[in-house]
Amino acid sequence: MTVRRQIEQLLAAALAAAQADDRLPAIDTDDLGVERSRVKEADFSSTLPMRLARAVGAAPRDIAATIVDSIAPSPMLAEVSVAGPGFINFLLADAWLAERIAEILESGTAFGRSDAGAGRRVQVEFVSVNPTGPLTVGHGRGAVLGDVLARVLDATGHAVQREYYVNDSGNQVRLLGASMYSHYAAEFDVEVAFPAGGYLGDYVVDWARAIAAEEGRRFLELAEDDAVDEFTRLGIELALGAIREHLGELDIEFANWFHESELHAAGAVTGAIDRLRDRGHVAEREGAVWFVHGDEGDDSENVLVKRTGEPTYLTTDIAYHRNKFEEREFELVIDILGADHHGHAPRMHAAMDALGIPRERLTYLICQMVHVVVEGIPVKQSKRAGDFELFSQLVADVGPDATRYHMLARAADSQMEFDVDLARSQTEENPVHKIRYAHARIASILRKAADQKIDTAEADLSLLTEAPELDLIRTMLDYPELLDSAGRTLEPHHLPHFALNLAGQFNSYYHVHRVISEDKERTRARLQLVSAVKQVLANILGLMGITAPERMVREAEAEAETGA
RNA sequence: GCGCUCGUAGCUCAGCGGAUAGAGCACUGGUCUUCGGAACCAGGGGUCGGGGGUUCGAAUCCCUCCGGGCGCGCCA
Repeated sequence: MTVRRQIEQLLAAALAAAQADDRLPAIDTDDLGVERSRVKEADFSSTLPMRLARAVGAAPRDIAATIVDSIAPSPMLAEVSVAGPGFINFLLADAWLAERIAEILESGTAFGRSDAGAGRRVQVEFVSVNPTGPLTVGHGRGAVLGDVLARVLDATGHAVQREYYVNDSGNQVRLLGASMYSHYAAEFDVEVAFPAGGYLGDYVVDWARAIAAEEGRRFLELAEDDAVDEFTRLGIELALGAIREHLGELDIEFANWFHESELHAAGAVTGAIDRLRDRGHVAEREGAVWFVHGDEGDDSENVLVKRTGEPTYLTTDIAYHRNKFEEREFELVIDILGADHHGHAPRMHAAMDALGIPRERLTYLICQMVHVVVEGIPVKQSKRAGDFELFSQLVADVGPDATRYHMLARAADSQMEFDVDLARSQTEENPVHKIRYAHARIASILRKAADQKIDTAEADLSLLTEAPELDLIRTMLDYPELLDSAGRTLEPHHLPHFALNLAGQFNSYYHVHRVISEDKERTRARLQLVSAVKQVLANILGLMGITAPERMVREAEAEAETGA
């Protein structure tokens, strides 16, 4: 149980006691307003008295005093007081704090994890980039966000599935096929018109050439339509291969790759239209079939089936989501979308209503754009022009750890700048480096202790009395709370900030206080403290998918070693 | 024009109803040579885009204006 929960229980009991003997009127409150305190005199504060003031008809400070009188003594609390306009302040006891180290070490990798999600089936669908080319850095942001979100949900007790939706039908992939076919034919001096709006990236030429080299001119024997079919199939394969490979460099893997073509094959798309028609949400006019719903004013009608008889993207996506909820019975689905597709979310929510599926079960997280900055100059990204910044380039340049950290450190709904020079940096101006280095530093201290045959199994934790030591423990105890909140709000961007803060606190502590000293007893206690910090750093880095090294080797040293 | 979103320190960003608004970097001044100096300590720096409203209390909620981004296809 988190510390906050424990304090809430003490407070709830005190309120009930005060109400039982009529010192306070019986008023129901669902929120006790207990939060980490912003003032240094307290660890936790409750705003309950101020919340109650109006209903009770008394001054907040008086209510606070009444409640404080009823709070049962607890070994965890050093002091409970009334402060400011009517806060109840809770100060944790030093001895109690010190003892938490044992709990953290005992929990180990499980420290912070919870079963708050109660095994609920959740799907996180992310990336889902059209298989028409490699990932851009913008896609990469969604990839990291989705992956870490899945990790967070798993750590908070959900049954999580990661899924990639492959749009392997329709115009876009066919356009890729046609673009490749044109380049392919050119290899044999046969001119095939490049399609309007075709794909311009260099990779299209590369792929076409590779096929020409491997397969020869046999596709030229086919009718153009059939040849484009073949190239579409090959293009999808190549694109997915590249995407899979580049995600793999960040250890991002999907449990399921769901192909749009499966929906068509199973008749799920026409099934979805029938379903909407049954529920009175379909109209036919102008040769097209329309989805009619009450939302969005002017946008309350959308085409389901084009005049050509083909379903639109919206229609297959409705079928797809029906499959998620009705066939596969996910309780909650989280879709991560790029900002350029955010307009899709309200339509899908309208579709959920129309299908009779509660719209709260479908959450869209919108990922805003990423501006890559190199030497202070923004790198222009334009997929159309073919000179876009590739995600794989970025990862190759700054490494998976820095990529993950910096992508994660900003709230999804803010645009972000990715400073390549900072991310590349191997000094402590780079936050990722600082955190990983703190972990390695502790590992180094523990190695030294082991060399000196210091037994760390038993320690008198009450010897941890220095303010920075107790503050480190306080920070570590915030970790379960942080994780829980990240799981509820779906906002993993707090993780990197927490890790940076803990690493910074440790750095300050270790510079002032020697862990290994002549004082054997204190040494053992501090080694346990420092082990706990290492554990928490490892846990949070693991959650972000960032490596936690036992030692760090400078690039210069690494070169010297391999050179020698 | 309509919709979504962002506007907080010189820069990049947290905070999103509570008590003197925070971090990293940058800047200034110190400490100094390590249990890994790939530092640490201290300090300066903010009309929380402007205005109005709700509230005991607003960076946080509502309205409005200004500015940036993204959408508004029988594309996906």
